[in-house]
Amino acid sequence: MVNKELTLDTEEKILQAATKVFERDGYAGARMQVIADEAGMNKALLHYYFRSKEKLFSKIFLEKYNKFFSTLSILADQEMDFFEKIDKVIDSYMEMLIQNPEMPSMLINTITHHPELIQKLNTEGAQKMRIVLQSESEKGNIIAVESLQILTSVVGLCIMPFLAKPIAMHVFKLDMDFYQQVLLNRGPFVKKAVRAILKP
Amino acid sequence: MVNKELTLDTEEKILQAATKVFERDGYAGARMQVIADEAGMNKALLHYYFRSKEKLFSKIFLEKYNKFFSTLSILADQEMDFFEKIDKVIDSYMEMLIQNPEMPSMLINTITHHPELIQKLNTEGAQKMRIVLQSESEKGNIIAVESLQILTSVVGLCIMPFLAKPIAMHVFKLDMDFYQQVLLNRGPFVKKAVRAILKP
DNA sequence: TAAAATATTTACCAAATGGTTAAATTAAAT
DNA sequence: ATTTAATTTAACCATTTGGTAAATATTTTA
Repeated sequence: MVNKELTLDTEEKILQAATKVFERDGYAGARMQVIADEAGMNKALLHYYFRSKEKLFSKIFLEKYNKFFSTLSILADQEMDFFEKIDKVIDSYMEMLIQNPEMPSMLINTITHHPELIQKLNTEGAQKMRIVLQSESEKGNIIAVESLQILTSVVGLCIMPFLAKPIAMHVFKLDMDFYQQVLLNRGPFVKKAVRAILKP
Repeated sequence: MVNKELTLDTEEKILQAATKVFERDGYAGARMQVIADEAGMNKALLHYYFRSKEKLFSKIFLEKYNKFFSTLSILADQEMDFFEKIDKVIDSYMEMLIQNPEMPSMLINTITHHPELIQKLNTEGAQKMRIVLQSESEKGNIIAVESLQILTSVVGLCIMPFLAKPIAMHVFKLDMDFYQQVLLNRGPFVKKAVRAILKP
């Protein structure tokens, strides 16, 4: 590697372009040529830097999702009141979703098309969270129910309006501004909802 | 059309095979040849009966999802106690999901790859449900909040364990039997959760 | 039974696509 | 300045894929 700065720049351009295209079109729908156009360069360069479409996607996917899962891990380890912790989890979910509304659907698409990538996701953070829930349940601080039911509920409550956005906007004939407002109000609503659900 | 019975049979074989493949591989990942193999016939026959991959997918997709939405519509119209109605909605969701666990991810994939098909979904049933919620909210029987927040919550609570299945099984190292039990317990859990959320 | 209509198969094609190769260009090192 | 190494481009290729045309088989009709 000779010109480090320039190289990183090209690599970065590719990654950004590829992220955009993969998010918009999914893996199977994405075209290397389109990514190259988007990055303003030749298609062969993509292969020069990342060997294959598969490897390019894998890198982007794992980096993005493992980063999110690792914030979960950090939160789980922090010393704080249980409901405060739950609120923080919801906050971090919502923040990530507002910045990055396509993450859930990209994850779903990846389950369908690249199940092997799912195996490479960090499991630590979510596991810790499950243990926290089990412990609170045993102490009687929250309802006694399989912790998976709770975890999927929190995640589902957070991401659903993002997943359903195109359908909901069509079905209820809503405009973007209105829907954006619904999304921004989601965090506080979910916090209340989760408290209500968890009350023993 | 000469031999009605035989023709329907072939058509039905194609539709079943295509449904299976589209569900498993998504639209972009599905191959006409694979569908033909699955149906035990020649690829050209698919085009003879359905013209194109697009048309075949479109037919399957709309039939499947509009059927579900129309049961929503029927439920919304029925004269019954509000919470009983909500329970019935949850029951019909869960029943559909147990029979057809890939429906949510197929819908998400379609949003990504065929946004124009979303425009063709029946809107009636969901609209009626929204009005029911708004009315109950105004009467003070449930919390006062934008009805979309409630609708997305109910849907999200129902479908999340199905969407998350592959990830959850990996992250928490669960076996199929255990997860199936979680899914079967989901209905009652969601009913309780929704009641807790809606309590004014 | 003959021919007309319909259903199915075989063989093929054009376009698209991921990927490669080798040449050209640029930058770094000596 | 010349060599060496890294980067970029242009041209090309093999494969895959949706789709078609024409031949063949089957069923219906007259």
